[in-house]
Amino acid sequence: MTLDEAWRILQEKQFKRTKNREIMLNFFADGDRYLTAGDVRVFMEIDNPGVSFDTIYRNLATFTELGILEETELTGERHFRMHCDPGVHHHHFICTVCGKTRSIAACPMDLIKVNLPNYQVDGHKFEVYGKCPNCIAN
Amino acid sequence: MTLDEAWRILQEKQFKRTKNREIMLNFFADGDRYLTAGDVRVFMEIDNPGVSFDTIYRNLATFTELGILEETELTGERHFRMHCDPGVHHHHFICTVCGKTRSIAACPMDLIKVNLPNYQVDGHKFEVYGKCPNCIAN
DNA sequence: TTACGAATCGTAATCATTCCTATTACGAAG
DNA sequence: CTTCGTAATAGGAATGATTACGATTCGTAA
Repeated sequence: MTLDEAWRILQEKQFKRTKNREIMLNFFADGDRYLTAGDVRVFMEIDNPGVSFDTIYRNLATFTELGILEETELTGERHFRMHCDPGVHHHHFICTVCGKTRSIAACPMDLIKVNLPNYQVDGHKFEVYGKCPNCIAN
Repeated sequence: MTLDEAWRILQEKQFKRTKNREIMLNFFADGDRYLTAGDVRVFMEIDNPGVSFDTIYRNLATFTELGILEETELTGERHFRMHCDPGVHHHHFICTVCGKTRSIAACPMDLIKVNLPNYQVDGHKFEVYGKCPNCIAN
């Protein structure tokens, strides 16, 4: 998702254009990478020292609810990244060294659902972990 | 895995047979269900009031390292269950209401790996969430 | 420019988990 | 059965991520 799309969604839902939200969205805009609240805090210290955790977590929650960010849990911490393409279902390879991701188009759920009669399937998580080509080389 | 198998592994690795470990393993023995450290604590209060969190967490870690328990992260908390059948790769449907699980034999990784040339795949997570037949009825 | 409510700050509180030290208990050897 | 070395435990304090809250500031629409 582009920055413009993100701001369009926020404006549509009457959210204000604040400096903190700008810094946060800019941070997520460039990089197919999962980031923690701590990463965001470190980055924000540069342009806006003294940001409150409350602000970071509240905005991360807002962005996620609006579908601007997507979230996952890695090694006990919540990680966020720009939502690739809302509407197009996908999964990720996640590099355990640098955190970078790579989309995986294939989804096994259609095959799986057949084997779960009488079950109500609400969601699923499919993630592949390892090293990306760049981190293998280093 | 049965209780006997679990104790055999523990004995093999020189771990002692303590009251706390007995209570914990008995708790996990009956029920295909993911449980938290808190769940364990509540249960242990019955037979052995005043157990330390240290004990619970240390034993959960020991059991997991030995392959007696398997672990996953659900809604921000670590959950544990008796390892189904070490050696046989599988995944789980997990009921978000009661925590009960159901094995899923199919694994999509063989298909996926083909699409990740130059990547080093170290692991993966595949879980399906929803309601089990019993919880749908209630 | 003003005014209203949303957003933020600063900090305290919470929750799961881990760490630390003194004490206890398992189980092997005598 | 008793002793002994060490693993295991209790109790509580410390940690790290996350959330809550009252007071203040800022965005924006009139």
